[in-house]
Amino acid sequence: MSKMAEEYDVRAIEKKWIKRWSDSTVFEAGPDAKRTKFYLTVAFPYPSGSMHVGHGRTYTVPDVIARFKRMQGYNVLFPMGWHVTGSPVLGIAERIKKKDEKTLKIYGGLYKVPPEILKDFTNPETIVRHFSNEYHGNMVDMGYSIDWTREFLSITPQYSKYVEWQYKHLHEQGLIKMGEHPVRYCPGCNNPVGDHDLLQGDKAEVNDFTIIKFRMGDLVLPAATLRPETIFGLTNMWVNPNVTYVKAKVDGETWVISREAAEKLEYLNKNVEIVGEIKGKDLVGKKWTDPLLKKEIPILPAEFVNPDYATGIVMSVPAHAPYDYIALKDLKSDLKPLVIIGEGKDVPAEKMIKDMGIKDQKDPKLEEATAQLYKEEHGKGFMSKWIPGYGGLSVRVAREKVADDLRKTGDADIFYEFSESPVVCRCGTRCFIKILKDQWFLEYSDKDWKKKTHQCLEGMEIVPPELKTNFSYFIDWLKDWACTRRVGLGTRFPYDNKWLIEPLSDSTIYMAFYTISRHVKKIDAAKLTPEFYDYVLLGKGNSEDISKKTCVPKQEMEKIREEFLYWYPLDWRLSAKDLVGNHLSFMMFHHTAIYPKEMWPRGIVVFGMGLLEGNKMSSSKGNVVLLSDAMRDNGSDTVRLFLMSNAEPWQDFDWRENLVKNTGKKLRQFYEQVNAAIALENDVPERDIDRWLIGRVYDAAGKTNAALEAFQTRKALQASFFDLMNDLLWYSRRCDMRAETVKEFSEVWVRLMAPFTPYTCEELWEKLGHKDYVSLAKYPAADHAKTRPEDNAKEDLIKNLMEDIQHILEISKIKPSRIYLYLAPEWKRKLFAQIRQGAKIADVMKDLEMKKYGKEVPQIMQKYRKDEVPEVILTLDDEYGTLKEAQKFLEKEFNTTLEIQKTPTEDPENKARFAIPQKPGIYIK
RNA sequence: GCGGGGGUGCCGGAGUGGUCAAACGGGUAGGGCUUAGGACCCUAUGGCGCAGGCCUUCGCGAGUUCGAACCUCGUCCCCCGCACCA
Repeated sequence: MSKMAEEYDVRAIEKKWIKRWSDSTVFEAGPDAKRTKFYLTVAFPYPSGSMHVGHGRTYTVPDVIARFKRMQGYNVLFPMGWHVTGSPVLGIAERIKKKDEKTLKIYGGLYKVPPEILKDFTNPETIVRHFSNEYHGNMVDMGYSIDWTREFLSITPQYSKYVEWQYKHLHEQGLIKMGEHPVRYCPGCNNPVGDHDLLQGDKAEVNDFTIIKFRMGDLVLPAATLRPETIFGLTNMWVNPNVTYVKAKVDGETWVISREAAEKLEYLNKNVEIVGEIKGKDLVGKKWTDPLLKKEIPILPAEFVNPDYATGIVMSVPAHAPYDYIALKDLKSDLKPLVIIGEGKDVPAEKMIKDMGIKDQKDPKLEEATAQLYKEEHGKGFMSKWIPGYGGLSVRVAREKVADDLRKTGDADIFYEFSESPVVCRCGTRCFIKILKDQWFLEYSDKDWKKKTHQCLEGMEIVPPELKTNFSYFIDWLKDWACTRRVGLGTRFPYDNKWLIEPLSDSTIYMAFYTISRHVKKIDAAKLTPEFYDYVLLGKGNSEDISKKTCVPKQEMEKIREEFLYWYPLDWRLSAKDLVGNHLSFMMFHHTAIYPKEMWPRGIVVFGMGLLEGNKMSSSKGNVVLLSDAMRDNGSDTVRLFLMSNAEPWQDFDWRENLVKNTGKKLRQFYEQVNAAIALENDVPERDIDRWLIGRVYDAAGKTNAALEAFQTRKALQASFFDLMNDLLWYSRRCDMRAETVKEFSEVWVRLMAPFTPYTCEELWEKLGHKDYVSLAKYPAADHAKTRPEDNAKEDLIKNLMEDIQHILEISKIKPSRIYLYLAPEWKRKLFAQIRQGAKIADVMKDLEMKKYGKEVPQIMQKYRKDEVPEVILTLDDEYGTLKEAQKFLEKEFNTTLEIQKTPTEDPENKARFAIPQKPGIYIK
């Protein structure tokens, strides 16, 4: 059954090469002074569930690049680790404990975790350990050329010691400080909550209101506003007459606020004690003094005032707030709106209401009017000239200044409130905004640190390049980052043990750890003191002293130091788009703080997202295809090939079942074509078409190299896979295949494809008679000696000619009995060459020979400009020879006979005059 | 609002000044092969045409140019991110 051996048994091939690769050490990389190193990493996964094809793409890109670079002769390090620190798994474990149906469905159903394992998922660490094992298995099956000797979990004690070392340095440099910060907070979980931990209100933003304190005797009435500058246009205050307000002692003052506001203030670190109640309707009519102009401001009733929004006391600025204007009008109040922005005579709110045709307080268009006016005034407005101290300032500036000035005199404060409510945690508890007091921060706001980070970015290559401005923006935008958490898995914060280092903050410079992890893993964590890391990573101190202190042998330490120096800095960091503003920016920040300039990372590649049949992939919605299922149904190489050819890495890719299936068919064809080439035996002499085919494969090699250097996997495959597939197809249609040609073609082709479909290519490489791994074979480069433009010109001549004949046959509906071809005469070839060189009509006409064609020359020159004539102009004999060689083929294709005439002897319809170089005149009988 | 990206044929998506009615892939239709189907191969897929041609197309409008999908300006629309979270 020799035929069976040629069948494309994907599973058997994969199994065979997984074993061979893992039995050898092909992908393990150690320092080698003779070879140039190439070090790339991809964001290590947070394994809280199974891998889907989106993850498959993320990890296949670096593998393709690693394989490409390895074949180019670089010493490539491609490591992998597991980011298991963080809190999401705690929630998952909690929900599994509670037997939450949705969670059980995802883990038991979608991820197919067997019941006997699932029952232990009440322990968060079990979850991450289970899935990091599963990830590892999937990655091996995908054929990733990872150096597994460096694998680690982010809770590995040796790694924790590394994180501690990093934080010690940051602390010494004064880059971490204790402070306060408002966070979205769940009283039920007693912890800050992130977006994905919310049941409701995930779109709510944190607004910072200015509280302005109005006074009456000892009482303070704190009105909350987003537009403090409008205090100058204040006519009255609003309270809800149906609400019972409270009197509360707030940091020594007695405030009149809503009951809800009192509770919120506690979270905002105010000392709050409720001392009495006061009905809204009893507040109405009372007059309060404003702190700036010392004017008496009356309180009016308004039912639209929501006690659960900020303080429950609202400022009324009828000239600039449509709501206030209309409410005042409804009350038939005699208070007059006071314009404080611009110099116009119109009252802006009034005008807006009229223009939009708003009739009463319930009109939904009021919302729009408010937003529009806010936008206009905030964007372009200037304070009216009459306002003392603030007149003429832009609204933007005045807003800040009013708030600052009032805060300085103790007449204003800040109040944080959600822009939408309610905000509800996954545990069902309503969230508040809390100011954390003894929170630790990474001071990304530090000017010098930002400056250094910008320098780091300047020196880096970003793919795609347009994202560089985005990074720059993020570096400026990053404020201090709360880097400690109360719960989760992770490393204890060295300066305050009740805190853990927050998971984004513990994985900023882990790329350096990979370079030494295979040694460090074997050392007892207790010995890994800061001195140890100072020596191996920064070269501080001497190995002998530190060896005595840490009990790590001197030689061992020196070896580790050398390995770090060999690999670092990192050449490329690959990661998904959503990490630009955090992980990737943090990486730059922390490298500049810890490592000297020459160790800063050199490049970043940012990935797009994944779609499934046109819709966004989402594990929680079950809208994913698991990578293991995809591999089982299609084979790993097909999955890889599809993911790499569907889109460039930074673009969104779309997993479509029918396209994946078609990719599988194409790959099978590749396998069969190469097999057929191997089996072919003959001694056909070399022809132009053979030189053409070989030229094509080397041309593709050039394009593929260039594309992969720029991480363009799709473009690379366009050249090395789809185009070459079509070229081979054309070749086989065009002539009898020559064994030597197709073998040479295959030798190059298989190596070109090896980074993309390594299993298939290893198998074919072996069949081609090689004893070494294709994974380590030399990657083909462009070969200009083999890609000769005239070979292309000759083949294009045939292709174009066929199209022309085809076209004529269709239009004329002639059944051909004979086709005549007339070649362009020498003078036209000469003319084309002159046009190509940029000659003008006058130049050409100087030539006596050309002058003979005085009518035609200008016509041709008008029609064909410099860039429109072919690069290569064949001689009359070459063109004739090419057509002669293709004659049999053309006669077969059109099922007729062919007459090729250098000089027209039989031309009844005068078609020869149409002939131009590489485009013969055609007459069909 | 701020920042980034984008609008191309039935669809996805190349193309960034002339060789563009527009690569490649998909879909559809016709044909070949086959007992049949699948696989594979060929052809067609904006309109017209009296032979390789002409006309109209690359969100919309204007401009630069001998010449624009590609450059400039304006305009409309769409997508993504905006944090204490991996």
